[in-house]
Amino acid sequence: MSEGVEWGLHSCVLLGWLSPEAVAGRRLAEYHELPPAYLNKQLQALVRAGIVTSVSGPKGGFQLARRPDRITLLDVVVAIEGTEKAFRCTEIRQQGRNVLSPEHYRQPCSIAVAMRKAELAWRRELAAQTVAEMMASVQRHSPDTPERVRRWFDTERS
Amino acid sequence: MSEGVEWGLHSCVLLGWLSPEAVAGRRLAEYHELPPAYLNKQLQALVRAGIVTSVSGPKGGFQLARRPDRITLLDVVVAIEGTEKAFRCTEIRQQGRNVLSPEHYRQPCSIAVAMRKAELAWRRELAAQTVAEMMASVQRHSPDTPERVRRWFDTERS
DNA sequence: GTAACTGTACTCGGATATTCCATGTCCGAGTAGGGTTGG
DNA sequence: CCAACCCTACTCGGACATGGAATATCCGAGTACAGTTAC
Repeated sequence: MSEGVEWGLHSCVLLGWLSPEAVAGRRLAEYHELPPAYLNKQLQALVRAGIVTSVSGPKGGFQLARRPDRITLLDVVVAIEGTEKAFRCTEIRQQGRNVLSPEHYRQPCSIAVAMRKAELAWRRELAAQTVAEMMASVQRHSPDTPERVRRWFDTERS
Repeated sequence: MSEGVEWGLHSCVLLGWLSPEAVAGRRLAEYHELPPAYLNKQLQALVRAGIVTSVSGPKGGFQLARRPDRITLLDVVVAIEGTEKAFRCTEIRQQGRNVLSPEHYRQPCSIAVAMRKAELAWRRELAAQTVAEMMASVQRHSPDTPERVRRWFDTERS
């Protein structure tokens, strides 16, 4: 899985705390010391997916498009990784010299079904967790984090 | 995910029906019209994982190392894809200029925990399904498949 | 006739090219704010 | 003094290089069988 997913999730948590301020991608990159242009690319994917909105120009930047409790981890993963399923069945059972009439392959490939079942369980778990819960979990471990983040983004100018 | 997983799973099902015969990788490749050398590479991974055994020479080939109901889909996936987790946390929360003392990061990263939780659900589903169940599922849809496969591997000589 | 030997044909196993996607970077499109100029 | 305009500086957005892993292939190591030869 692309590491852009990790960056996107952490960025969403930061944006959640800084809401409703618009934050420049450059500053988000500085916070974690990430390549600014590449992080920008990932944020663009979030924009296309409607998770965050962007405004150009000075005072511009990114902000969450909706409340953090309405953004699931699955939303972010799909936005960056794409909608392609991890296991894609190429129907090799219908290739080769021992192939039957297409009627015999009406039933979907059993292996594909099994793999898809596991993948759905994965997606279900991701869809059950929201960005808001990530924020709450972090705050539970170190309660002063939101305030510390806000202060850094307000004051530090480098 | 690598397509070698699909090849490996289908090969295991075939080997399950042809057990206890040893089948040459060349013949397995012919059955699905796959690149013989590359399929061989995937089968080697299954050998290293102890899922199938291999014997060289004429009359040699591959065969299942244990009963099909003792081989889970997770076994095959891990054997080919490797043990690396899909989401790997690079601890970017500890990078950057706003970093605290290492004590504050005793608690594991909340995002990594959430992603790992989803991945464990995926693995659990895969571990709950065996090659034997794949064989049973196929046979339920088209009962003559095992016999047809055995006949092809016995007679066809191309 | 039999047994040992040797050669051959067939298999797996790991080292070696090639293609494609994730990674990383760059420049153009767009906008807010301030400075300037004319009334 | 005020308002309209323009210019600059800063942002996002998509097009353009680069590297490493998945894909694909080839040749060497190992083995069973058959044919041959010596006894």
